[in-house]
Amino acid sequence: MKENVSLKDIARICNVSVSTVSKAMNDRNDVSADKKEEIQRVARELNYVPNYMASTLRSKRTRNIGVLLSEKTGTGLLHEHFARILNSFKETVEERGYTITFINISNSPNRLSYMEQCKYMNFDGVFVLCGTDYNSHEIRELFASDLPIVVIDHQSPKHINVASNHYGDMKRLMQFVYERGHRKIAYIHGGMSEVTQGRLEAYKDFMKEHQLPIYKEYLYTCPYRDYERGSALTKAVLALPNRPTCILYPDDLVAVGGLNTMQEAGMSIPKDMSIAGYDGISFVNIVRPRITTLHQDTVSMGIQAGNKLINRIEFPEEKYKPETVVVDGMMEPGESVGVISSRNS
Amino acid sequence: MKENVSLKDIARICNVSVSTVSKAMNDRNDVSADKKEEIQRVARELNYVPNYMASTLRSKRTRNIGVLLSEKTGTGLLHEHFARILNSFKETVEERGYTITFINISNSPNRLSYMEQCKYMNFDGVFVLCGTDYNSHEIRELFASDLPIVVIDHQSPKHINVASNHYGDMKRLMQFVYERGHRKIAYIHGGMSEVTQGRLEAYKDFMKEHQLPIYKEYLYTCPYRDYERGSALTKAVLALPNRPTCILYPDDLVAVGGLNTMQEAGMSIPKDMSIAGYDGISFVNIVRPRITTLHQDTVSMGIQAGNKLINRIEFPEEKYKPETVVVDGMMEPGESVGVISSRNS
DNA sequence: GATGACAACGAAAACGATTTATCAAATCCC
DNA sequence: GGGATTTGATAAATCGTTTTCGTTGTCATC
Repeated sequence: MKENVSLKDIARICNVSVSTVSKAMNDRNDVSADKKEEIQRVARELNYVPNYMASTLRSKRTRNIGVLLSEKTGTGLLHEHFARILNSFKETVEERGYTITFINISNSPNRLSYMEQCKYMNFDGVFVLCGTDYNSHEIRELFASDLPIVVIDHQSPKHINVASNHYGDMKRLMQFVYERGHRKIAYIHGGMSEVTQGRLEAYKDFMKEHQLPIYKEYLYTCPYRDYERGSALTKAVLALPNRPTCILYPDDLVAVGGLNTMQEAGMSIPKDMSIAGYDGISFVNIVRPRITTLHQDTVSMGIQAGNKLINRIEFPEEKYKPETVVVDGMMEPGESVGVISSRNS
Repeated sequence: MKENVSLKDIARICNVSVSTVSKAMNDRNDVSADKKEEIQRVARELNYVPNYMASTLRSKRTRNIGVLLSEKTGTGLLHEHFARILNSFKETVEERGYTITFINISNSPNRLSYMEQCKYMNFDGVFVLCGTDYNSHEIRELFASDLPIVVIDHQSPKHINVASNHYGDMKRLMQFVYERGHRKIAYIHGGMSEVTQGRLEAYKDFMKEHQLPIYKEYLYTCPYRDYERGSALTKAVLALPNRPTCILYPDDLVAVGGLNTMQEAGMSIPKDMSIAGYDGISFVNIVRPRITTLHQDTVSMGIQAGNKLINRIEFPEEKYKPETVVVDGMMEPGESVGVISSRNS
């Protein structure tokens, strides 16, 4: 068995030219049916595998997608939310015959810029997964190119944005606690990102729509996933003279921080206080009481991102219109939100 | 600004041949210092980026590593343990100028086999991350090749195996509970994998070394991450006439399953029962009581895997010797293991 | 002044495909 | 039958590098 079989070898055996073999393998229609069949048979017998470098060097189509994870530590693969999206994205594009390559984000001094890497490897498109600094020079350079790009949770005038329905989801969450009688609702929200913006707006709108006052001392900022800060802020809320009946957290992890803090203070959840998280990552179901949360549909987000990107790649003739794909989340009730009886309200 | 600058363009501008430009860019020594400098300057000015396809087509060195994740659902990126290893591996190889591409594991009918994909994309090496079926035809074909391969937690006579020190780690865990007075120790262990083997052996050896009886009814099999099964088995253990004082679980998730089951039965941990998990994934620190666990050093595993693989790729002259790299884990105490006073023992 | 060593460069052949231009033969259309 | 079209195949150009090999020119050595 020869080391590596090329089109030339097959051509020699079948007594045809290399170009005919190429056409036969690519199932073009200007080669007769019997020849096509014979060539493909021989190729199979010789274990022919095409050469990616050669074919893409010439054709420019790589069927390879660059994935840009955040360079921030603690996010990326280590963040379950994003890992889930990536996993779903991966399944989607692999099913459609595409390959995924990570864009190098190391601090190595001779690493190419994101844009250069895309040129270097000839990515057909790029998937920007998680909250990087969108104002960095490298990102701006990348976004300025005319490469097909899909971004998660970031509005970009030129690109496709697959985003959770933060506004709508947050309203759903508000509705959920409202229906259980809660009126005094504190909201420890995330940092000042686009993501947080939508949720915060939903909170305020909901309160207004239901003629509820928005107390400044019910609103706090806490970085996502900052367990310690979440604990500290929880204590601050508990110390308020006009204590709320429910605290909403920026994500599930911080919510558990609040839960633990309150339990250590001798409180019982949800009897003494209701809480809710956000995201719906896996441990909410194993913590007791289960954390009520707004489950983001990471599976759908990955699928949408993958399909939109590939469609954009494969049908460039349909004029490229930037687009925001909104994916709805789902309420995932846990025991951490209790019912307030009407006489207390 | 021209669309894509090639060596030819630079050659024209500098009045030299393409080969000289190539040599200058690759810092070869058969080109004069001043020419080299000029060429590199012009290349920089034109924003020259080499073409990966062309260069690897000719040179065969891709600096690209294929990563094979398990095709089993629920593992891979969604499994924090493996995600951590991959993340650390990624950082390591990116730092050294390598790129990572996923091997397509979809069920798409026209996907190439793992081996074919490696030939197709000319991977310099392969990283096999998590427990696939090592007897499948595809894996066997891949392992039979002479591609540099690093495998996690799987003994393969031909390849480099980076493995947790399951035997030693489990002994550490046993020692930990033993020192806290536990003698009647039940062990709900994982399925019959190589990984489990080592731990189970350590359990038995430890018991023998300390002249403790090994009761058959203290040993159960539970698939990893099977929360429900963990709960059921916990109930079985609790029903034993000769109840143990401590239960060890195959992993942290199943341990929490046990924890919840016992708490629901009105028991208090660790007063009424001690428990310990395994792995050290992130939520052990936010569950109350904290789960005592054996933290596997996923960071080190990823680093070792990356460096061993690249060394194997870059120095093929040192005769390829298969090797097992053993990585020690670390005890991570939580409140879930209590102290048994000597009069009870 | 012949010889060899060495440095600096270029021409050209790969690498393995795709694509274009071309062409002969076959078919079709009045 | 003559011209137009279609079909099936090929040769050659091309993609952008790397690498081999050969050609200079220079300089030290004997």
